[in-house]
Amino acid sequence: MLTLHKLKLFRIVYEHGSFNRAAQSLYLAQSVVSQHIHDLEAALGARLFERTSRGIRPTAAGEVLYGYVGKVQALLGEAELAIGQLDTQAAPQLDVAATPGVSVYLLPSWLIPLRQARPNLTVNMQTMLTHEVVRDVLNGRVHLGFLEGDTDGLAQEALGRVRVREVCYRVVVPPTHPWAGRTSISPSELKGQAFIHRQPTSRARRWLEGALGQHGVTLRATAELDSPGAVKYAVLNGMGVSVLPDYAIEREAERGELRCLAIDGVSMTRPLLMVWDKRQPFTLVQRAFIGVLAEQVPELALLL
Amino acid sequence: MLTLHKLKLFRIVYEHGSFNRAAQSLYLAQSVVSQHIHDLEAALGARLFERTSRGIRPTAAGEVLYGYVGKVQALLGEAELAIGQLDTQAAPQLDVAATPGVSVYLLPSWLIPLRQARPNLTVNMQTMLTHEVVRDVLNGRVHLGFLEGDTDGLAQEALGRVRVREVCYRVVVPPTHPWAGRTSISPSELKGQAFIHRQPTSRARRWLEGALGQHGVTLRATAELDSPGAVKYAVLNGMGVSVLPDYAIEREAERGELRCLAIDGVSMTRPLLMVWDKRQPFTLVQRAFIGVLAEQVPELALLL
DNA sequence: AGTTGGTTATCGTAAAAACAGATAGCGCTC
DNA sequence: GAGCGCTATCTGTTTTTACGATAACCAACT
Repeated sequence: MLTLHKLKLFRIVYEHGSFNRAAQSLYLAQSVVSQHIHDLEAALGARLFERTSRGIRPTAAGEVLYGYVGKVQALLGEAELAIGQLDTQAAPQLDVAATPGVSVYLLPSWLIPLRQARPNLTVNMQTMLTHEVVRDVLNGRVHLGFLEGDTDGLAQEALGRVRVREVCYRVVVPPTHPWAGRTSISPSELKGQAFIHRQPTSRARRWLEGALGQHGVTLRATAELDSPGAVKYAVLNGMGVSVLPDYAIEREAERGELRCLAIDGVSMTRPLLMVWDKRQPFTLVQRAFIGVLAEQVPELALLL
Repeated sequence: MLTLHKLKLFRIVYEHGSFNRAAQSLYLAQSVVSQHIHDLEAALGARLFERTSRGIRPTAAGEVLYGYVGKVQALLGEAELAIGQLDTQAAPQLDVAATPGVSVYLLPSWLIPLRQARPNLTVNMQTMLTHEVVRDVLNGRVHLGFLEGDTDGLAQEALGRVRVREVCYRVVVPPTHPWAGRTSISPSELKGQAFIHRQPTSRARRWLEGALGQHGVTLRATAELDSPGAVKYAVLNGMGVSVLPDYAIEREAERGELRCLAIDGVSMTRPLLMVWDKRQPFTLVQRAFIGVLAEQVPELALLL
């Protein structure tokens, strides 16, 4: 049977060029992706991907289908917006919660196209810590939450989640710092540095300490601040060094106001997740927001 | 969740103006239609139909959605055809079976748009009796079957079926017959008439005898012929009267060469069904044919 | 040649969705 | 107010979807 779900999944697979990566990005088992593509191929009577040893390559049929799926999804998105807009009811409201960095550096830019698509929509954003985001999402106090890191201990059964992007953390130093010309350091070199930390209750901090702790490194905190923005300005002002997510330091890195370094042998990425209460279906405003975000993050299209 | 299945169902409901009739036409329980429309309304955040005591009326949101669903279905149909046509494999073949009347009066006209849509397709049609149609469909010897009447004793579990249209049977007499000016007769008036019958193995005949038998009428067979066409020409030539399906006598009725009468108190309609083996998914050529037929019979669109 | 790391395919089982059938409720008409 | 035609809701069954483990495959590197 041809279903929207399978078509959306096909699109994600096409864009990732791999069943495996598509499954990961969707938090699905790889076997499910395999099965659904197989079903699609049976339904259409044509092979959609050629399987090679490293990944896959779309066939001519796959290319054709991809074009049509894009059009279909665009059409359906348009339909939803049109239906939402003709309801001259009370102005809808979307409540979202996000962790400190996301709420400052990423969410605002996502809201701009949303306002264009839904001029009468009011968005209410709150910044809170990871566990508070989860709590408020599951309490129904906010419609969507944004946070970083895996949701390991966090109410797996009720919490819907999807990876919006991968966030890469880097050591940041001011241009006057001795490391300014380098591209990476060893973990142990961090030991003696004056380090600008997040506050101890921050999940980002615990994650960072865990990652470095595996290499026997304990950081010496010069300051403990409660947002990446505050940390960034501390580093800019020469208070010390820190580790910050890529999205927080893009502008300064381009201008040379901050220098970024990797840490040898330490994986410094973690996923940025959108989370919601999967016990309840999406409201229209949630769908509108997801639809807008899906233009930049194709994986999200599968949710609609 | 927004699914293609529900959207197709929505379209059928819209076109029938009734949950109940849509359910009947799709051989679904009414509760299922109700539930799915409800789900759609929840997913879109808008009521799609206003419920009135006699049927339903689409809301503004329903009208908007209907337009989009049509576009989406057209797009997907186009995609399937495009994918099917770019495979430069052997010319595909579609085998269909139909009962005598259908194979002569209805199927050929359905095949014309199919040839336009799929020029390289070869259609193989065989005329056979109802039970043979079912047998060959379930044996996989033909892809689709067409027959009249309910499939009561006929392998319900494996036989997919959908009502293509309702066939209305009428008493037919030549213009020289005493009944020629009338519009209906009573069942008992048929008793003494010279009646042109189908052969005893015909399901249509057994159905007719059963329907009239409930009114205590037994027909006197002047001839037993093995197709509606043969029966028609017998009547045209003054051999007697008969009962024939509407599609077989359209032209002659318009020209006045045959006169049609109802039988008071006797329901003379039965469904024309398309049947297939539902244990196996549709092939591409099956889908192409169904798609063509769906332009005249919207209910079929749900199958794709 | 054997091993490792990457991929997709397939299997059995558990959770979720679709469905049928029965029933209730609602607004007409007679 | 009884009957008819319609939609809504409930319960149990069937079908679909998803997971997790495993197999099979290929390339690259010992």
